[in-house]
Amino acid sequence: MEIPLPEKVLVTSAWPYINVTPHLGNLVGSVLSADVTARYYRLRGDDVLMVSGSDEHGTPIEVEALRQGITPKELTDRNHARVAELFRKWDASFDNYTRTESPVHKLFVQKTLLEIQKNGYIFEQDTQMLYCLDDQRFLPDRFVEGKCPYCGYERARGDQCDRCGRLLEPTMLIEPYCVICKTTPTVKTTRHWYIDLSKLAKPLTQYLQDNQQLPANVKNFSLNWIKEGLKPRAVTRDVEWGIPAPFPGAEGKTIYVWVDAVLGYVSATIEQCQRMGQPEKWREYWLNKQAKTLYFVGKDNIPFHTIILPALLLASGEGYNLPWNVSATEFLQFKGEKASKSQRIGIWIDEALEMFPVDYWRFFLIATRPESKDTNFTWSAFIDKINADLNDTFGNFIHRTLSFIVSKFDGEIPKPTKIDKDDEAILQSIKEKVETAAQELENSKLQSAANTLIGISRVGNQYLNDKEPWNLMKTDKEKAATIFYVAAQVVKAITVVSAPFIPETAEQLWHTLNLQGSAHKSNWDEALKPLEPRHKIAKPKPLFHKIEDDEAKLDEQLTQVRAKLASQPK
RNA sequence: AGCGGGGUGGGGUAGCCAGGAUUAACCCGCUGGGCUCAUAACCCAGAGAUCACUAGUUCAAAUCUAGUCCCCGCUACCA
Repeated sequence: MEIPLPEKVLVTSAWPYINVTPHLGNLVGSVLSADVTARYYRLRGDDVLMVSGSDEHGTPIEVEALRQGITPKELTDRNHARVAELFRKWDASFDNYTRTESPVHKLFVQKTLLEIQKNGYIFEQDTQMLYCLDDQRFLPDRFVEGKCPYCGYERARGDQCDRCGRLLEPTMLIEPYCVICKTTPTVKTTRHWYIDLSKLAKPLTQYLQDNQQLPANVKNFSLNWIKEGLKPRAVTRDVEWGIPAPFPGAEGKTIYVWVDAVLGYVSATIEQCQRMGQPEKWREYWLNKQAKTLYFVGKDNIPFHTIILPALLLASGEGYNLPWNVSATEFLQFKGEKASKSQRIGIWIDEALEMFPVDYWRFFLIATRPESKDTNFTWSAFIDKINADLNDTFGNFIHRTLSFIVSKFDGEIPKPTKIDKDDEAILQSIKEKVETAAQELENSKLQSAANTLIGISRVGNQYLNDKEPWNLMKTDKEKAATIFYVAAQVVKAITVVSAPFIPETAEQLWHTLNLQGSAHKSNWDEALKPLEPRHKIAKPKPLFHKIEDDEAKLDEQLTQVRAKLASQPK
């Protein structure tokens, strides 16, 4: 039985903090996962909006700009343009990739915080913070370092000592210094505005418990957070670079970046609908209870999407939809180590595209998406996956099928004479796999879905090997024609199902099959609609090529790519 | 330290929430065979796992409970 799908689907990905270029680990769980999902729902015919944006406020950006001798806005203008362009190259099908400096966003954040205040969730309190007289700025915990009072480590940060792991307060540090200018900070009193999350514990618990979609790991983690007691969270910061806090008496303060960023999901929707000339349409995603809202994030920011965002939405009193599903991925490690910009561990999204076509990366990353535990990137894993699955099994099945049709049937889909039980079984098996892939995509099991896609071509390969139609050509050409008719339908199904994963390849295939329009303007059900006999196709070109280089060679190439990118103006 | 997630053949993963209907599944690799339409691609068969460890619950445990060891993340002013 078909369950009717809701019409409105809002797909979002975590907003990248653009002090640096994202690396592959940042991309896979957020933008890439969101994109595959959004493309799937579009094929299903749903009214999909995919939004995200650059998170550009806060101290780390301010400090980076200072270091480069430019203003924060100059820095984020540049980085936003660059990251937006890179996402385009990755074929991320955003309807709106905006930024936290967007005027629509700033107004929305201010308006929402005033509502939250009006509804009684905000209180003010004076606190003591470290202040650097030299830089004339308050220092977040991590911008203060000093000697650890427990283990004596010289470079313990204000929040935690990296050596002994103990949690610290900045004031506990021995000989503390400002990481920007190395002078000794002083303590200064400042007033901040807090959201009282504890008042929202009950509805938040209710929301999490009632949500059937939330994966168990996300749900348990979040419920546990609440159980331990929600503490008030400051929503203002003493930072210049940010959205001015709208509260009376809060002049000169800005909004905490996480509050800023998560509200962007709503404002980005509003902004997009305004651009489309339908300024009220955003309500269909945020107020219509039938709408699905999906969030794709890394495991490190689960609570911001299951606690902070729902808390803000609830406290606003506007009746906004709370996240329908939050899909959190674990981390992608690189050769067994955590990605690190400073140590150059990892591969960045600009570097990757200099080395291999985007669909190679998209396929690899989704097929190894870290869904239940951290996964490890190695070149040999990449080579195996691309060569064995994408090229040999998948690409070659398509190529052998289409080549045969072109060379032996004049490029026309052959006319089947009699579809027998075996042929029928293949078509049935393909149908089941298409449905399985759909289920997996809807359950955010993207890794399995990618494998199911490859599995379709395995079925095709088995069928051809089993039937040996190249021999039948001599003895029973009608039977051979039937077999290639069936095999062509397998290719057709693959074309549609592959579209969310490897959009450029799918489009190329779509044109090789000489179909009208675009694979991406097609429909998921088109996967099972047969190519008609006599339909003319074009001569196929290999979709992929084997990677012939070994790990050492690829490492070397990466080094060269790095050198080249570093020498280019950014 | 507390909390959460993970530890499954040589490598990479699924299964675990709702214990048995599968001989623990899938991919890579390995061994043997087949095929020759196709990018030396494809297909079949086989070898290979005390499901981290220990103790329990149960007729039955990879799956549930308790403890131990190891890896990852979070711990609220990094974002």
